[in-house]
Amino acid sequence: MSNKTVCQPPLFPTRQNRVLCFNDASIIDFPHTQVTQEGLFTEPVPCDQINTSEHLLENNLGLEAVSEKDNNNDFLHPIISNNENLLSIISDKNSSDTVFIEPKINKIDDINWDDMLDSELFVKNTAGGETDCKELDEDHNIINSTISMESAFIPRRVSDVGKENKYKKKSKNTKSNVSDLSAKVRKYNNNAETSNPKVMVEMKRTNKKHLRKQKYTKAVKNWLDNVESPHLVCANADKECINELKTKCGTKDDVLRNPEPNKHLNKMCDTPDKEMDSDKAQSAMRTAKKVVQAQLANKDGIMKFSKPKITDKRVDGESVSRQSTSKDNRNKKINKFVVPIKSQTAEVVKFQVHSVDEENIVSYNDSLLQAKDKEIIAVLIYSNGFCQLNSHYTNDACSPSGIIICHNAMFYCFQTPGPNLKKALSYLLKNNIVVCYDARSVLMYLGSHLELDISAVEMRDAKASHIGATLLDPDNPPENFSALQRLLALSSVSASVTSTECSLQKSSWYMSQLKECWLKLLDMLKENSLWDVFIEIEMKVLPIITAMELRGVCVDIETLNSMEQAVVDRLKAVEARCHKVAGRVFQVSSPAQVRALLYDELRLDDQCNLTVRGTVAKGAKSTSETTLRRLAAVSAHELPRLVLEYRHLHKAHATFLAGIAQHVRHGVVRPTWVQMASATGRIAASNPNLQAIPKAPFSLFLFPGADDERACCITERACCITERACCITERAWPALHLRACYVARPGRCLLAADFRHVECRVFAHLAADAGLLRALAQPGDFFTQLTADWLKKPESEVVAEERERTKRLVYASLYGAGPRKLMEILGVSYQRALQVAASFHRTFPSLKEFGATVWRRCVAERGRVRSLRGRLRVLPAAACPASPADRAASPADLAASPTDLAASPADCAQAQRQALNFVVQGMPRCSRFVLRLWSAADVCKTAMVATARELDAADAALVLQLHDELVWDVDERRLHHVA
DNA sequence: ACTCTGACGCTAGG
DNA sequence: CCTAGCGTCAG
Repeated sequence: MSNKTVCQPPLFPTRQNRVLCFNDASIIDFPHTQVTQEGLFTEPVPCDQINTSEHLLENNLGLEAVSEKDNNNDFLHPIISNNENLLSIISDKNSSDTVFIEPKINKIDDINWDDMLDSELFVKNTAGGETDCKELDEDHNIINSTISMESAFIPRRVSDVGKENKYKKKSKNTKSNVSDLSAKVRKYNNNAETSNPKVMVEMKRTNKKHLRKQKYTKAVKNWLDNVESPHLVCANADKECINELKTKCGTKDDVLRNPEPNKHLNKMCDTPDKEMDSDKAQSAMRTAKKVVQAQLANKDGIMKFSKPKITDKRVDGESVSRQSTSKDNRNKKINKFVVPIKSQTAEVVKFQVHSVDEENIVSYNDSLLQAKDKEIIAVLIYSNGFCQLNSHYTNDACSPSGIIICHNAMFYCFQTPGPNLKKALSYLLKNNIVVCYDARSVLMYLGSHLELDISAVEMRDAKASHIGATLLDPDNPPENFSALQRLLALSSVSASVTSTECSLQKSSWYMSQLKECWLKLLDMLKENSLWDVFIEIEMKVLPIITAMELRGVCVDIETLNSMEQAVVDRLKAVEARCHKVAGRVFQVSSPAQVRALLYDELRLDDQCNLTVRGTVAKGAKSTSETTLRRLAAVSAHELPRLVLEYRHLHKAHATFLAGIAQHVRHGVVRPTWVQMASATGRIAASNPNLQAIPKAPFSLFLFPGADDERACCITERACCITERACCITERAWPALHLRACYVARPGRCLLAADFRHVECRVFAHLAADAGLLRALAQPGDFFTQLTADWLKKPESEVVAEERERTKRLVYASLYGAGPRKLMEILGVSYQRALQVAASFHRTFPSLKEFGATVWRRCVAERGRVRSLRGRLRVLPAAACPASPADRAASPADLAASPTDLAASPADCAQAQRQALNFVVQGMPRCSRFVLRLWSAADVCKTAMVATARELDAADAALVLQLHDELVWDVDERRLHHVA
């Protein structure tokens, strides 16, 4: 019973007469399908209701579907397969009366693309879905074998206009040949009207244009990247090609080879053919390839034969291909498009899955409620039947449809939210330790769909394996679940056992895997002493962030719009002026054009005797801000200034105004917060990136005098952390305050607290640099202070530009930029950069020293950097043989071995900087008296955690995290209390 | 003719 | 150093 080949059972608990099809990048569940000897007949489905194709790819099913556009609506139609054997099987199962498919082809153009992949199909349904797959197996078997034998794809182009007759003929032929020809376009038959007039009409209407979804290419590419390509497919798309192949290869040219050696069913017949085919076909293919490629490429971008990456080592969790490499290579050489079908062997594994719903929940109450303080596993399942753990699981485009909880080897599936369910769920989650794979999504689901209260209270402890894994090796976080398994060296992965089982069964299987993973992960975390970070920081931050994401930030659209208006006006004016000054029209936003203009036409650089640096990649003359500034200063020409201004405005408009506006829904922006975005543990935001909104007021006109003043500041000092809380106040716009459009909810007010320049502080303390510390200790602007210090001027004389320079310099040294980078940043020559750096280092001597220390320590630990809080980062470049040597008493007190005859110097230098950066950004250690000083990222995260509880009580909701600034949404009346 | 992609350039934040 | 974004341009 085990190890039998099974065709896919239904992915969803399906009703009778549903058909799953796939189109470019999606699978579609067509309801109300009728199946007859002639084929399938279904109603078109609106495009929104589609799921990703991964599902289908993985499960070896699919009919294709064509999308059509009609009156601005996209509809999808399944493509009928007229493989007769198949159909007969189908129709045996669901005999229904009528259907019509009239596979008629109107235009060749309409159909070209689908020839490339063909499909097979699947079908089915059965009622309960989960409970018994076994019974189905038999049927599936049949289907499967037929399918595979008939070989699913034989791409074939229907070369001429398909008349009905012709088409029929063809299909007849194909049967003998085994190939399955897909009918691309169906026309409905007049006779059919009786059966489903409505549909017919619809189809008629939409029959005109078949629009391709570009997603297709992407999907294919993806697929090629992710899946071992087991199949050989001779691709062709055109008569020429077909003919050629035909003559050369005979009838069998289309044979597809089944991937699985185990697969006894079809292997035998297929393999030999294939062998021959490929040999023969190879040459033909080569010559034909270009043609095909060109055609394909041009036809609507249907598909370009992109070469699959050679992924020999790749072992996909889902499928392990054991194909011989020679064949593999040949396949790859031929560059054929591989049809996304895989057969899988399945082991019959049974899990007890209970579908819990509103009615029957009572019966489970006992077992559910007794769970307490246990580890339960929670995994989301998606609308396409996948769960989070499938190797290519899909975040977007498919929405979570339920959650499975595993407790005591029992699986409970919650799909339909109802009051009782929610209650049970929240009980479960609150009283147990929840293990999940991507906890963020789980929380999001719980928060948004079930409206459970997520924040702090909710999850007692969510151990996102995902995050945990990231901690282990921040530089190469596992992409998906299989990667995680690989990382943890759990061999069970390769078990090709993956289940062609019902989705819930499959998910359950995955969950059991997850459990193992979790245990292993736990060990590894402890082993690497990351456990603390994990539990104390990451896991606590997680719900906070999630809540933050759910809450979003309110945006004042009005001000946003008015600002946008102002900017746009100004932008236009500047642009016009640019053109006028330049004497011709050009695109100011194009660096290339500006470059041509400035350096080639106007020769400003020559005139002014400036040496203009090259750009990083191409060495072309730079038009970056610093360069232009210098140009502007020297040259009388107006252009540099204008360009600068244009860019300024343009950026503001595109990114901060219009860009943000895109994301506003109902007056709220919800950026996606990524907890483990960088190796250093920082939090990043995207869509939009609210962290990058200019802090300084934004001036509409020329260079602003950047002074950042804020209103109502309350300063608060704790240890060495300075918190400054202030309400962001509105600003009117002659000088726009871009942050002004973020407002609190009605009746509330935004409260911001920021540790000023955490990273600098951290760094200063680490390096114990007197100069820096002094500057930090003083009130007032840090950088100004610093600059004054450095240049030995009174503070009042420091100009904005100098301040800016210091700032960059500080950051640069902070993160260990080399002279090269420095010169890039400062926009000066290499020599000059060296000088500057030297002078800077002279003023603040300990910076460099500290860098060296860190590096030594890093080397000593064989490439691992660790901060006090325990975060770890592995830098292979530093792991080179190092001889034990002197102990350098760093603040860290660790032994260090300075000898590094490492890999390439470049690598080393790189690693060196990264190490430094990591320690500062990530979590530096500071064994001074200071209690709370970890690294910037952790300070921040810790602060979030620390404040979360109290502030929650005070009804303050965290809205933003801007690296070193936290913003809450607070009830006005309690503002002072909170502050 | 049209669309998509990926490399490159620039700049906001820290 | 690293995050994020937007934009151009060539293939």
